[in-house]
Amino acid sequence: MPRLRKLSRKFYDVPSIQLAPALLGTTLVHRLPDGTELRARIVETEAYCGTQDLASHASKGRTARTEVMFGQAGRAYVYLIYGMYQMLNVVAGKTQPGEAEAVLIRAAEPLDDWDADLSGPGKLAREMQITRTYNTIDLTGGVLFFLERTGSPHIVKTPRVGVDYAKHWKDELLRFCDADSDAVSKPRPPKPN
DNA sequence: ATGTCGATTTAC
DNA sequence: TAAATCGACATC
Repeated sequence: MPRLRKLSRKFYDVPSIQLAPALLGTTLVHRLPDGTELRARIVETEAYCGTQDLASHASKGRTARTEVMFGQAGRAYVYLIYGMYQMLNVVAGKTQPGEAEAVLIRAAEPLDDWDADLSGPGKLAREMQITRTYNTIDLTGGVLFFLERTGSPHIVKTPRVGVDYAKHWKDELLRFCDADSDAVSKPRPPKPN
């Protein structure tokens, strides 16, 4: 097995609609303080497309919370939702100055004989021990990072989950899933025959 | 200062 | 179908 390379700044510095599918099949690595690693293969992501996207927090403008999304690509945006779950996002590149794009990491398959249910963004962050303290962390560093894709995932697109409030944006096909994975969250896209 | 609501999950 | 649980944001 060739050693996998860590995803670079350049990889992240593209629009979210491009980054989201590109992250499928990559490996998310969390190196814990004691040196052990939690690793998982990404199987589901969602693109959040800037200040015009009513489903994105960035549509509220530049605030203390959303500030990181307006900044450098390749950093993490981690926030608390429903008072109990953390969401891990990757800050993407910008289509134009003053924009703010990000990709929500929604599901993954545990690697290295690690037994965990990572089929949903809240569960993924919880099981991988990713919390708000990692907000703004640089994903090109040595604590939380992605490794280049292995294999060729069969990518299918669906509307995003839990954004019915986002007017017409709720119907955009901005959720990307590995059709062959059983770890994709509900609602699961129809599996090809 | 107070009220609303959420990029979810789980239980009834 | 609804509760859990709390911070961000809007409004008063």
